[in-house]
This record gives sequence, structure tokens and C-alpha cells, in this order.
Amino acid sequence: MFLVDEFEPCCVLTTPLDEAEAELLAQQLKALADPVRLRIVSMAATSPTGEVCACDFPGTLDRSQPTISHHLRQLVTAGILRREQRGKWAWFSLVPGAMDGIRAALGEGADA
Amino acid sequence: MFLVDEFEPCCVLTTPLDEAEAELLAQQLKALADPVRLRIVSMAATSPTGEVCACDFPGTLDRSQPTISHHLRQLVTAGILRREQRGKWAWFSLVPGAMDGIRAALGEGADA
DNA sequence: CAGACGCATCGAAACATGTCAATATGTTTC
DNA sequence: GAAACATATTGACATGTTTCGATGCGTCTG
Repeated sequence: MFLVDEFEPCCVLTTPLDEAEAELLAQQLKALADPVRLRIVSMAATSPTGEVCACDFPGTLDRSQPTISHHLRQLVTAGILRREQRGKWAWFSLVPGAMDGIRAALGEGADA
Repeated sequence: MFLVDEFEPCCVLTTPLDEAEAELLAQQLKALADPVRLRIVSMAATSPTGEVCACDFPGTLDRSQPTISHHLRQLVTAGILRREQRGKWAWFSLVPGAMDGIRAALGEGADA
């Protein structure tokens, strides 16, 4: 009384991510997946000069200075932000193409 | 008496994310920022039928059945995956537009 | 050079996350 | 209904993450 495909549990896939690729992309996404870090990135992205001074963050984000410094380091380590010391101040800007890379990786297997 | 630019550490920003927006986007990104979950999503995305059976995962991903079930639940809760029970098996497919939404949010403030 | 300032690092506490073994729940088959 | 099977839930543990106070290190100012 039942149709045939009921007993065909598996389906053929074309090109899903393998373990290594997934690990890499996950690492980049993890670097972004935090409210404080997202706001930092968005501040850099929307700045007319393309840069933000670290001295701006304590006033805007509601976190202590060490906490912000910690998040900045994560973003730099992940290759998303770039740091430049200028005199007493530290300036941060987006690494060109970093976001595009992540967006592309997300889109690759997810056009639905 | 003040020299202008040396003492002007701050820069004018147009529209960075506020706390609430950042929190929301972070939540979605967190749901994706895991190798196992990324592979699950990519399997659903690249499947010719647009669906994947949960029974496929233990063979492909190297995790226990409860662990996979846990990840599936996170993806469903985050609104990325949709679950449909069909007979004995559970089938998962991407929520239409979910990925586009995340990609768009990422691109919004990050065109560099 | 001494003090002030900006930011990074350290150490520690609170909290969240990934993982599995055991068990429960629901569906199909006999 | 009982047995078999596919997933989900629970409980527990190890690890990672966010956060802050205290402190250190470099840079500028007087």
C-alpha cells in the first residue's frame, strides 16, 4: 500500500563542504558571531574614512577597555580587521575583501 | 586655543549597528559558526532535492547521533533549517531566504 | 625625565558550548 | 501489541568564551 521511495532514505549530494573547509569557515564566522565584534566591524565599515580609532569604542560599546581590546585582537587574528598604531592611538580598518570572502563562502552552498 | 585634528580622536559614522541589531545578527551567525552545522547546511543546500535525511548524517559527519540531533535543533531554532517528519525519517531543508538574509546583513556594513 | 595617557596583557570568575552514554519518544512492521 | 528502528531528550563532563580589575608597556607632554 505504500510507495517505493519511502524506503530510499539517502539522497545523492553534489559538493557539500568537507571537514577542513567547514572548520575554516566556522572560524571566520565565529570571529563575527558576537554583538560587540559586529558593532566594531560595522563602525569600521560605515566610517567615511574607513577607519575607527580604538578610543571611540569605550564611549559607544558598553564594555570595559580590556574587553574591547580582547575583541579587537580576535578580529585582527581572524584576518577581518587590520591594526595601525598612529602616535598614541590605534586605528582599525577592514581588511579589503575579507567580508566578501565570507559572504561568498556562505552563498556558495546556500542559494535557497 | 585648540588645534583641531590632533585632538579630534573620534570620527563621524553614518549608520553602524546598534546593540539590538548586533545581538540578532550575532545569534544567527553563531548558529552557523560550527563545522558540523556548516556541513549540515551545505548538504541541504547542495542536495538536488533540497532536502537531506537525518539518517545520512551519522555516516557523513563524524559525530554521535545525539550530537547531530543537537546541532539540527539549533539550526531549526535559528530559523535556518526546517524539519519535516516523513514516516520514520526526519527530513531537513533550508528555510527559503534565510541565508540571503544573513548574507545581506553581512554585506550591509561591509563593502570593503 | 617624570607624569599622563592609550592600549595590551594577565589572572580569574561566570557563563556558554560541544560532546557522548543512557534513556525516552514516536513510527513502522510483524 | 511487541519488536525494531529513527530521532529526540536528559544528564554529565570538558572545553571555550565573555567579562572585568589589576598591571605592564609604549608614546606623548610638560
